[in-house]
Amino acid sequence: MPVHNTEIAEMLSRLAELLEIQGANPFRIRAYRKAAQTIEGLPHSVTSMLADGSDLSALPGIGEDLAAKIQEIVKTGHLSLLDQVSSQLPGQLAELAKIPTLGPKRVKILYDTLGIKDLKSLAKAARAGKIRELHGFGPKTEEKILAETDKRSGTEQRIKISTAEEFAEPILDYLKNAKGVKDAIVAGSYRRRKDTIGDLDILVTCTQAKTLMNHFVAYEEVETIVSKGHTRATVLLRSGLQVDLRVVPEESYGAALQYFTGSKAHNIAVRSLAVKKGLKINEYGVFRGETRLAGRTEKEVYAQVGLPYVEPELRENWGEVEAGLHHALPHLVTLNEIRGDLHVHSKASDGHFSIEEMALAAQGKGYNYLAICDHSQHVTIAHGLDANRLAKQIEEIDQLNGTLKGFTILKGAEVDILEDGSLDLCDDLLQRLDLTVCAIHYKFNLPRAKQTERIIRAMDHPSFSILAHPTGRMINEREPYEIDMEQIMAAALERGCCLEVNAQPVRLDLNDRHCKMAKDMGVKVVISTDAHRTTDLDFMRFGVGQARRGWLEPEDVLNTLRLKELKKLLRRASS
DNA sequence: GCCGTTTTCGGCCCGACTGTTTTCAGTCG
Repeated sequence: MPVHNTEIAEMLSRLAELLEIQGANPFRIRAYRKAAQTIEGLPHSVTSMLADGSDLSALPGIGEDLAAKIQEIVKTGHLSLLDQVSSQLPGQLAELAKIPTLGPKRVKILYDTLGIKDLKSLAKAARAGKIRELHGFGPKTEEKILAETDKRSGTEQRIKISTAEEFAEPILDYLKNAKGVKDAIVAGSYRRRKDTIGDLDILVTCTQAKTLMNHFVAYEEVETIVSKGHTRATVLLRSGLQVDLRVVPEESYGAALQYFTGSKAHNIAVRSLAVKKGLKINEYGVFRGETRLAGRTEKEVYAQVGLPYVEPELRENWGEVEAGLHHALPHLVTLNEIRGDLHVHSKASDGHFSIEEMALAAQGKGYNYLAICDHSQHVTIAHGLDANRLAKQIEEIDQLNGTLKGFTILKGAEVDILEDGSLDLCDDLLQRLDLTVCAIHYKFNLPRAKQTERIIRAMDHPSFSILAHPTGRMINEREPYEIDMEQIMAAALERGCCLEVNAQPVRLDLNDRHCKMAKDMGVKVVISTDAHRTTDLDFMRFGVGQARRGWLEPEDVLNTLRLKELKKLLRRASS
């Protein structure tokens, strides 16, 4: 049973959490966390790396000790140190530390003095008024704990980036209308275009900070004011979304933007560079002693530590700092470079617009081509097309193409990959298509090896062009099905197939990690919206965001190509 | 626990806010 990278990362993170409660050396804890992050971001499975004889201690932040611990996990599925620490501390303590106002130190105190070891005993002690009596705690802390344990059932989760946009844009407008406000921008994971957002970090330059703070907390959707100072305030909206506002002087805007955009890991890496140069970076600027050297723009902040400007999407400490030092940062693909959408639906299956309406909308966006890919027959619920209906659609598209100028509708289909790996349409019809996007829509719970084999077998078919939404995940709704992505990418590379970055905000599948894996392995991707209505074509920006987070450049993305070159690559085996 | 064109030992990012203090620890980002 191969151990997956996420499992290794989870064990190391868990160990870090428990050690933190035990009061272990914070730098040792950081080392475990960093290692977990490194493992999670690897393009290859550690299991296979070890099988190939790779030296794990060559990885950044992993030395002999951690290499041995990781090896132990791969070999035995266990980490003896984690087992040992877990036996000393109840496992749920780590969960308690995630409650706001409670951190490792206070969890330890609660456990040592009151024997609190889970959410239930915590709530009980709070209700009995026991917590306020503890040294370092007080009535306010107790109230907060109680409020938190009460609402804990409504498990808060990260929201989709598209949802975050719906909240962020109106707040920005509201803040920009306040007196004295110059710049206002959402930083944090929102600016990094992560697929999900935990909270909104808004940064403002303003001449009247105090007035602005009052204006901010008076926003109509604010339900709770968590904290409010002169330069920083935190509120909760009615929806439960947390919004942080920070005000900085104009001359510090770049430094503050760099800092608040994160990620935390990226910032630590950048600040470490600064320390080596005898500099200090904080949200107000770059300093040598008392002297401020930079801070107005992000570019000048990076320049001080010898880095070129780093695009926000890259700031995850996935190697961008090292790449920057070697002038090897990627030239990320942009929305403007996308020339067409290769996966949209029409009324014929579960879309809401005619082929012509979808084509005109795509043309209106400046695209040169659009692939109509309605479902195949197996997806009855979506009114999937059988051979006869698809044949008619092909004729319809040929006719429409005769009327369009400077724009081409490509004939495609979203073909179901059946359980045995065969495709859901007959060969002679498949051959008449310009491309296929092939996908799994049922039997999600096959064992990992079987599911992987199913997809690779489908790729063996000469008409297989693109693997659509490769993992099937739906953010906050459905877990990805079990597959071996590395094997699938290797198979795609061999056969000249490519993988889709489905830009539906609920999917974003491939995700950022997988995009990076595709980049590292040399697998081409397409970014498609899977649009079911004309307005869905705008989802492209979310897909491009994930591609950028995965270091993808225009040459990695097939739908940046002109039609002629694109067609050549899509027709892989028959050429 | 990791790491080294200053170092194999002694560093490891940095500041704001809160609640609790009576000068600061803990948490958070």
